[in-house]
Amino acid sequence: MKYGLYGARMQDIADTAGINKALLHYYFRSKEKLFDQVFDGALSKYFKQMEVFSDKSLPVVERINRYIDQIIDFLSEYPQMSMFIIKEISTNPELFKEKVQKIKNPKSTSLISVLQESIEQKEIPEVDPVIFLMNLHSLCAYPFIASPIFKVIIEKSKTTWSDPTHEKHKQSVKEFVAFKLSN
Amino acid sequence: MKYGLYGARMQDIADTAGINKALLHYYFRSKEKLFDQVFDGALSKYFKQMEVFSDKSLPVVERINRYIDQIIDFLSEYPQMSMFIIKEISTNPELFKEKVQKIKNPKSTSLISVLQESIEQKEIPEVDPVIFLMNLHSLCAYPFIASPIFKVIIEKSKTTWSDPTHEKHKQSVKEFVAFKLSN
DNA sequence: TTTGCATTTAACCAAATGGTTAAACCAAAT
DNA sequence: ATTTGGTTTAACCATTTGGTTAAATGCAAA
Repeated sequence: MKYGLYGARMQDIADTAGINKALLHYYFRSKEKLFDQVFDGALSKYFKQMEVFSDKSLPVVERINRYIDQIIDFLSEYPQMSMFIIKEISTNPELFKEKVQKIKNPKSTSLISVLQESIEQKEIPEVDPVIFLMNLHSLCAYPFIASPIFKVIIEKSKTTWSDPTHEKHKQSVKEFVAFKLSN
Repeated sequence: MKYGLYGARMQDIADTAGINKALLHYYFRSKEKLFDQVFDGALSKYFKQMEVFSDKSLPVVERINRYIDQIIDFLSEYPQMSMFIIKEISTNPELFKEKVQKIKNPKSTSLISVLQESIEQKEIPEVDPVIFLMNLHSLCAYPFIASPIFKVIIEKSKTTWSDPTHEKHKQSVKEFVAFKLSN
């Protein structure tokens, strides 16, 4: 996930795993098949996070707040996940279209349709669902993607900036949601 | 920029440029030197965008709004810029630390110190400068990074979602800034 | 003890890839 | 007409890399 499909070397993967190249091929047959397993696993884990939106017993804002907690915890555990998925898709867009269909289960509701519904029922103000979804994901995911840069920028400043905690991060995203969706 | 240092092939670069491999090497000597020129150019262009913050004749919010317009226009022109820079840095963090020092000119003021100053002068409410900077960049840059995914998600929805325009995007980021920094 | 499977070792192969070179080509300036 | 410098062609090289193979080894269950 760190080096991507092109950058990763089978020998390095074997070394990191503490095995040898022969055994790596014994298990996965080829680099392509290994990549497929890693990529599919990542995609499916990522999509699983969206399932919160389907819980119709909760008000929209609450569902979104839970999603924020969940996805930020998730990305803390796998900081390279977003970058990996996006990078592979943007270098090879065809890859994605096939796989999304398989992964995405039909019973899960998309945030867009949830928002749309809530707007119709006047539960929340009229917001552009696509823009809102985009902003929300931006606030959650980008800090993990750009963290190597932020680290340098922050440590470059002579003053000691308190490393932004995940809790502060969550809080700021939730404030944004409240601002956008409160009546 | 699309395929990155590892993924790009000299032959493909030559083909895309409409020249042959020999001439490509004639100009750039090696893949590493070619990469350096591309990476340095990208980094310097990116940093140049930050110069708006230094214009002390304008109020902070105005400076930030101009930055938003500017960086979103900039990223529309070079959609792969963010991804490229971040990906290369995260695979090879050492690369960055050296180069930032050379690129960054000392007279440019960082947004963090601008915010810090404005807070002290009670021009804007007390916000965490690092969190704010992070959120701002997230909202601006992530949509371009994740656009391959968003395209699929949006086109997957049966309903035709109006492709979010750059103007709408800018508007939503500015609303966020107003929300955070208005007294 | 034997059987079977996971694992290692080490050598090997073919293809891809970065890089080089020498000769030829060509257009514009002299 | 000649020179010059950018450009092409095409062959070539060394290294890297994905992948294979065969034999040996270790090890746990039967």
